[in-house]
This record gives sequence, structure tokens and C-alpha cells, in this order.
Amino acid sequence: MKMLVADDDRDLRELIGFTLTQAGYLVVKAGDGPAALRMFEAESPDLVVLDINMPGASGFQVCEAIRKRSRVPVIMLTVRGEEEDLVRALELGADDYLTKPFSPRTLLARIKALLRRAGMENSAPLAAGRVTLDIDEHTVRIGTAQPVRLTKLELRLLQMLLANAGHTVSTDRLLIQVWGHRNSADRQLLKQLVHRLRQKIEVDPATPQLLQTASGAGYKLVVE
Amino acid sequence: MKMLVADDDRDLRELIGFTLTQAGYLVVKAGDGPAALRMFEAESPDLVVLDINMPGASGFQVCEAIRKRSRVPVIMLTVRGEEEDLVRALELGADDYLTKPFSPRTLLARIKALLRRAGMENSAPLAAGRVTLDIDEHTVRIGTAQPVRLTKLELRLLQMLLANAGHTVSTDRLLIQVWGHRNSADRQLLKQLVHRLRQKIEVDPATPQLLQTASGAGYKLVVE
DNA sequence: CCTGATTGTCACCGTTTTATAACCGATCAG
DNA sequence: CTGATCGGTTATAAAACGGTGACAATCAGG
Repeated sequence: MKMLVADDDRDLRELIGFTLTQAGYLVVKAGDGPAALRMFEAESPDLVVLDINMPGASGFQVCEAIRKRSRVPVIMLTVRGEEEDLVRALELGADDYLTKPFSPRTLLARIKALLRRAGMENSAPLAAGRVTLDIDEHTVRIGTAQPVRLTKLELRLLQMLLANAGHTVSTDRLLIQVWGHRNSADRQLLKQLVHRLRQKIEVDPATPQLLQTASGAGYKLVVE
Repeated sequence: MKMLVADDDRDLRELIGFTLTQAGYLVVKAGDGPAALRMFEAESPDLVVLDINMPGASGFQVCEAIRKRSRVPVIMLTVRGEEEDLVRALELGADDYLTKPFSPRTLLARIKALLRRAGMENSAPLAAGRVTLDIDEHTVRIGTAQPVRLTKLELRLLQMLLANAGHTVSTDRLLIQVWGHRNSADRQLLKQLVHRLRQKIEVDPATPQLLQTASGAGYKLVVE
């Protein structure tokens, strides 16, 4: 598990690096925004710890750039008393934040929670009702039918719906979980993805039995 | 999703309560430490917003008592410049904190992040009397009847009435909470919305039993 | 570099939802 | 009595939404 730590404060960077290394993670570091982006490209870490206040490019810009190409978990660091920054960070797609000062223990707890949530620790085969999802193989099986291959996005969408099987998941949440941003203008993407997924998993895609629309609310996976 | 707000500052308490109610959460309030603990016992909220400085029992004691029996997310409120309090609060098991003053938007962002972290973002249905509102599904159920689909605005209106079940809510407040503005010319919108909602939830829409008019004042949801 | 698969973008359709307007009856003050 | 206001109702226009097909851009594997 590789992690990128980006902070211009050398001491803090080293402290975080040490903490993570001790915990058994591989760590790469960057001291400013551009470096962080280069490192991100070069190392493709599994998680990013990102300070908001950095020379070169602010944490916002880095976060935005990362979100453009990846859904990797991002934890933002901020100094106390800049709550407005936090709101912006979370809206830009950051997954969590920490306010300085924080204890190494807190940092580790947050990181573990985040990894758990991102499902990077357990790749348990998800199933509900007649739907069985094999994440490693990128396939679904409906009932006893032949498994169907899914694309990356289709898999993510179905994974989210499956995790909340029987309950409606709002379009906003799906947008965040699948693409990593909440630009509500991007409804079209979801429309298309749902359409394509239905072609694959529904007996009659025109009258969905599994992936149903909750008009005005979102979509839900129906299980008996 | 039920939330407990404990703060001795009445104005702030109401402000927070209003913010959370508007966001669709059910809110219970307490003005001091002992009351907070009683409410916690009686209502078993899903999240607690806790001021550190309160008469009766300090926020610390309340937090500690809560942590003894529950892992419910706790957000502490503190005034700026009392950093040592924060450290203590976090060590006592608080999950997050906010420094006064803060914006409602910030509070909401934090709460959502916290709920996400705790994996509790699925809200339980909101209910009063025979009316059960499922916010995720955008549906109401009256008694044991078939659930009825609601539109976005109908849902918001009913949510507000339900949050104040048994009490009249003024037209002005409804306008603000549903549409976000108080242009008194827009009373027509409310008239329409009430009409449409009655068609959906009343047995005989011409003689409303549930969504009754308080002439000259507003509307109220009658529950037995 | 080429090729097929995947993903993003656009345009269009029919339906649902929301906004706007007009009309009706009841009530009440002048 | 008259005119104004209020709440309810009906009708209609405007906007938003969801579904679909076509096609362009991008990505991944050979």
C-alpha cells in the first residue's frame, strides 16, 4: 500500500512519513503542489495526504487535478480556523480532513477508516438476492445465468447499488462514488452508465426489474 | 436520522436546530449537561452536537458519559483560543470539533463527513402518527396503505410539516424552507403544492384530515 | 501505431414536475 | 352593498427529468 504525503512543512512531512512507515505503508513525499502532482503521476499511490497551504499550487488545485483522473482517497490537512477551506475541500472531492495539530494516532485511525471505506482491505465478493458481483473478475452473475463482463465504471456503479441493495441511492452520491465529483451537470454520465448497465443485466432493458429508477431520487437495486 | 444538540446558548441552539431540520434531520435539543444526558438516554440520537461550556455538567463530562455506553459520533463546539480543551475533547472520544463562530454550511459539511466516516448515511424513515416518510425513497405511507411517490417539493413540504407535526407552520416559513425565499407573492406556489400533496395523501382531498389549513396562519399536520 | 473497447458528449423524445394565470366562493371591513 | 383578501380549484405554459441512439474522444492491449 503506497501513500503520498504532500506538505511544505518539512518536520510535519517527516513525522507523517515516519508514522505511516511504522504502520507498514510505503511512503513517498512531496514538498509543494507541482511536486505532489509529479509524484502522483509517477508513483500512483493508493492514498494521498495533502496539505491545503502549499507553495506552487494550493492543495485545492492539486486535489482537483487528482480528482480529474483518479478516485484515490484524499485526506486534506488544514490549520484550525479555516473552516471555509474545509467545505471547499470536501466539495472538491476530498474524502476526509484533519485539522492541525493532530496526533499520529488520529491520523492512522482516519487513514484506516478511509481505506476500509474505499474497500481496499477486503475484496469480499458482494452479493444480494440474485445478483452476485465478482470484483476481481469484473463480472456479475444474475441468478444462474452466464456471468457478464463489466467495465470499470459499470462495476463501480453496481458495487454502490449492491452495497445499498434495496435502498435508493441518490444521483449525487452515485456521481461522487463513481466519478469522484458532484457536478450535478454531469447527470448525463449517470444516465448513460445506467443505460449501458441495464443492457447487460436486465432481461428486458426497457422495463428494468433489477436496476430501477426512483424518479427524482436516484436509482436502486431491487432484491427479493 | 436523529440528532441531539446540546448548547446553553439558546440562539445558537435554535440556529443549529434550524440548520439540521432544514437539511432533513430530526432534532432534539438540550440546554445543559444533565438535560443532554437525559435526552441522550431517552432519544438515542444518531449524532450529538455538544458545546463544551455548559452549566450543570461540562461538555467533557457529557462526552465521557456518552462514550461509556455508545460509539455515536460526537461533534464538540468550542470558542476560539482554547486549544487545550480540544485536545482533551478528542482524547475523551469526540470525533470532531468546530470553533465558534462557524457557518451553518460548515457545520453541515462536517456532519456529513462524519456520517460518511461512520458509515451511517442511510437515514431511517421519519414518522409521526400514521404518516411515515421515507426520505431516501421519496415516498410517504399513510397507515398501512401503499406507499405514495412524492416529488422533490412535496417531499420537502411534508418533511417540514412532519418535523413540526401537530403544530401550525406559517406560510412564510414554509416558503423559506421549501423554496428558499420569502417573496410573499409566491403564496400561489404554496397553494398549489398543498393542493397537489393533498391529492396524494388525503382520503378525500376536499375535506383534509391530515394536512389542515390554519386560516390566516399556515398549515399543520394533524397526528393523533 | 493500430484497433477495439470504453467513456464522454450531443441531440432528441415523451413524460413528469413546477410555475403562472385565471376563476370561484367565502369572509369581512367599510 | 361593494370591493378586497384569502384559500381552493382548474387550466395551461415552461422547465426539468429520464431514456435513447449516434458519434467523437480516449484508453488499453497487441
